[in-house]
Amino acid sequence: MEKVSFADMPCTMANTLDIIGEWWSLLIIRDIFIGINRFNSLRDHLGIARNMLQRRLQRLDEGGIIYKHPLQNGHSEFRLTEAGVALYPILLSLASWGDEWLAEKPPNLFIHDTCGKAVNATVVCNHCGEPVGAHNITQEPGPAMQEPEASRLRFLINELKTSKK
Amino acid sequence: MEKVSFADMPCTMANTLDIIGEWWSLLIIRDIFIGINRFNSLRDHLGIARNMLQRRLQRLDEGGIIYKHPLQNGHSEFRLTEAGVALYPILLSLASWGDEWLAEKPPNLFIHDTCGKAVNATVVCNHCGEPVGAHNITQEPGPAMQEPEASRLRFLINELKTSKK
DNA sequence: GACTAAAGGTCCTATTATAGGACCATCATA
DNA sequence: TATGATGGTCCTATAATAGGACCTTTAGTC
Repeated sequence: MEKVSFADMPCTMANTLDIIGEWWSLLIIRDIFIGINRFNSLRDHLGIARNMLQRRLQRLDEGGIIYKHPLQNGHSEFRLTEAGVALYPILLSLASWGDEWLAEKPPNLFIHDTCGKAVNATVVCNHCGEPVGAHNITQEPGPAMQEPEASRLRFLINELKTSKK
Repeated sequence: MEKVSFADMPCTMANTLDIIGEWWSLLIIRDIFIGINRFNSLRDHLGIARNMLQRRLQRLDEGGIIYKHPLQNGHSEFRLTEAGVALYPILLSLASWGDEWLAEKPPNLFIHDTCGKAVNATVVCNHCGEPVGAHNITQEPGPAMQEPEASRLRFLINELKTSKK
């Protein structure tokens, strides 16, 4: 009855969620992005329990998202790795979705230095630059999108049951 | 000791995660996107417990992400609302991050109908079309990025303590 | 109509996770 | 030598999860 892990599912999205998909994790990452990177600052800003924060920080460290950087005064701060910094588009797309579909909420402001305007994230194709969405994407089952192991086993059991008759 | 909700945090990203950020939720949404939309199909494909699936589907329904569509045969299937369909960029950016940073894993294939190639999601600014990332975004504290209530209360308590001396 | 199976749930129990408080060691500063 | 900030650990009550048993409705078959 252990909490199910997504680490072994043949789907990179599930594998990603296995690292950053726990309750609090993405909010911790967001806070580190905005410069809140000391243990107690995170605790105070998020209102998270100390042991929870501890566990999440450790998991994100193991997952290669953050690392603990020692300071001169003997304390330490948490910093994003290259992989952690690369999570930014995910945070942006989450915020943009909320800004659009949770309308009563005031929007966050992400100012794009390049053009000076408040960004509303748009996801485009890296090849042609055209927007991508559910309507123009065909998802191929492919090597990574197959059934998870448990499902395959369940299918086999069912086959056996059927053939037994 | 109730599980902390992100619904009242003044941050649309947190509010979004409050709806879709629970364990299993985004995988269920992914499955509905690829056409797995019956209760038992989801159960079999994900290997999730029936009562868990039930609770997640209900939460996503309440959150306006999916709805239950009755079929002619008396059964029903789960479909994405407009807001649910709009989550696709989030799934794409999660998958793309995993494809890039969890290198040993085989990538998913998302074929972009517009250009016929396998998409690697890029997040751009809706104004200027230039890519956005942690390096070129300035996050303004703004109305939505302030401290959550608990933090403000903790601050007030601290003020009182300090002034008492 | 009786039987069977599929579909879609609910309910129960053991285990795990979470929240929140108490406690603790280290270092810096007054 | 106090005092407090920092960054933890440990304990306990409550909540969530996993997984199985069971149940009702519908469909199809004999």
